[in-house]
Amino acid sequence: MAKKKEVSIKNKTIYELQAKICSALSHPVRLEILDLLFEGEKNSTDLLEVLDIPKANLSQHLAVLKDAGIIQARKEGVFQYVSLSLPKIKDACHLVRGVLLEKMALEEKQNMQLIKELRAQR
Amino acid sequence: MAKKKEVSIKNKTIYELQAKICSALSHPVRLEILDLLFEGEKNSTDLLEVLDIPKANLSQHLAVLKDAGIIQARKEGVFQYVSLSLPKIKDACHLVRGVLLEKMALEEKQNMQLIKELRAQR
DNA sequence: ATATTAGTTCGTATATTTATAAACTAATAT
DNA sequence: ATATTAGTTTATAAATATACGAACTAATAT
Repeated sequence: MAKKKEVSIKNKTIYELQAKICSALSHPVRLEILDLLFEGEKNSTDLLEVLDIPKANLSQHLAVLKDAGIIQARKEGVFQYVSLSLPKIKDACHLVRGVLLEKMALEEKQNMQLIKELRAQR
Repeated sequence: MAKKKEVSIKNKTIYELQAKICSALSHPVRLEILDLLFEGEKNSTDLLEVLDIPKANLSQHLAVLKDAGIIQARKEGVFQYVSLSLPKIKDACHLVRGVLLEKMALEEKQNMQLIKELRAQR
């Protein structure tokens, strides 16, 4: 009883921190930015060339990633170079991609089953 | 040139699907639910005993997880038993936890450095 | 038939996120 | 000094997410 409460208080904040990292990963543009950063350091101009969004928007998305502590920025003259600050994020993103693949495989299987049943009904 | 656009279109939807999974993981209560489900199948009553939230709220959170395809529900009499439908989500969550640890270690290191510098200034 | 229990849906208020244009700051070049 | 370029901030509108009580549905028990 007492023990349960203890653990729950301690874990509450961990879940919040973990949720915050997930939130930062919850936008397609930010995932694309990260994919680009997995290749190495990039500046905003590099990113804007690939991402089809206005610069103000990119700035906001980078701010979200910085705020979550996932990326860091280095200023060089007029340019800002951004890079990962938590390398493990790469593995995490790839594993989420793996979950997606697992999901798609499952859906495929279920669709097949459905087709089979429909065929049997005729 | 042409190639770039092609890839970008194909990946756009993948990033969206991936972002949707991350969104489902972006709330502390849902992360706690998943942690409970890692132990095995649970019904809502089990979950409500641990989570300190109203049942309507739990229902909504479960709906988000179901919608993302992460959990599935089995009805038995009055009870609904929920369980993971994508087992890999466990690894993904643990890896995100790993990112969090990496972040905390980094912050610790930076704080240490800061303290050292402040000491040197005296 | 009625009451009870498990869970969902609805209505509503509030907060957060996002997109975009416009104004801004700072560094560099002329 | 002025213009240009990179990037941020601000203001605003729109969309999405969340919380939670109340009303609801469905299964079970009496």
